[in-house]
Amino acid sequence: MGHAVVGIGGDERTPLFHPATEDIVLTDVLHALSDPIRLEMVRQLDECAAERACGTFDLPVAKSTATYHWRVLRECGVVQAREAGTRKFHRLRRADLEARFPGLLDSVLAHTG
Amino acid sequence: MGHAVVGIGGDERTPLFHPATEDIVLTDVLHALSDPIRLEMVRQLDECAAERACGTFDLPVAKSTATYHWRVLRECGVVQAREAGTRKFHRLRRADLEARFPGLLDSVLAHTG
DNA sequence: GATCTTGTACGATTGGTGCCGTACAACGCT
DNA sequence: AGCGTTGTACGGCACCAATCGTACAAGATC
Repeated sequence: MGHAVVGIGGDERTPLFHPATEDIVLTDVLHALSDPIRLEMVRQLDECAAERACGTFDLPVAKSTATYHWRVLRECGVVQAREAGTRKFHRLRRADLEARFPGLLDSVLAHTG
Repeated sequence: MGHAVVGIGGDERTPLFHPATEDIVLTDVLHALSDPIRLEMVRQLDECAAERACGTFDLPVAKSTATYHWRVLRECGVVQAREAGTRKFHRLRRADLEARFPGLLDSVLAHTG
């Protein structure tokens, strides 16, 4: 601290928007999960059970494309993001999704393939 | 008979494509249900329990747009269509969806709003 | 047969989506 | 300080998705 890196664009570190549990919208979640790449991301996140850094995923798209998909998943309430240094960790919002749409995530993830 | 109206494009009455149960694709179903209009269609279909004609639905879109949405729902395996004279009846493929993605449809329809 | 009803086909339009490369910021490490 | 790593921002691009109006086909009805 000290030299106050207050940022370039105005705000220092936009605190990463996450919808509150009660604000998660069903059609938004369905849309997020309807993309094969994003569904694969969610599947891989589900497997590791805990949180996991972006870079550790095996995905068939460019970095910038992955960033885009993570944002979609975050902004609709499917994943929670946490910044740690230069890395960003994600975890599935299992409990929140279960509270709002009981059984949905399980039924989606149950189907392998 | 007679003047042989064999069709303009070639085939007289394309028999309405429906995917087999085992060919229903998860991301396609999620995509179909992620549109608010189509989700409303499915909801209204679910309420009546049996099959129902296109025209009896209360939807905020033009006729031709509704036709488009019914086709999306049909081609991805969510609804079954049956032509009867000038009308077309639809029913939810509950059993098929339940067989392929257990719990999915219920968890989606459970959420009213 | 004439007309009404029900739904489709088609073309046009508008906006969103997925994708990439490049440039860059922020932090970690040596 | 300088370099490597990790992820973002932005511009661009091609394609898809949702919408509509109009025109039309196939039955139903009078």
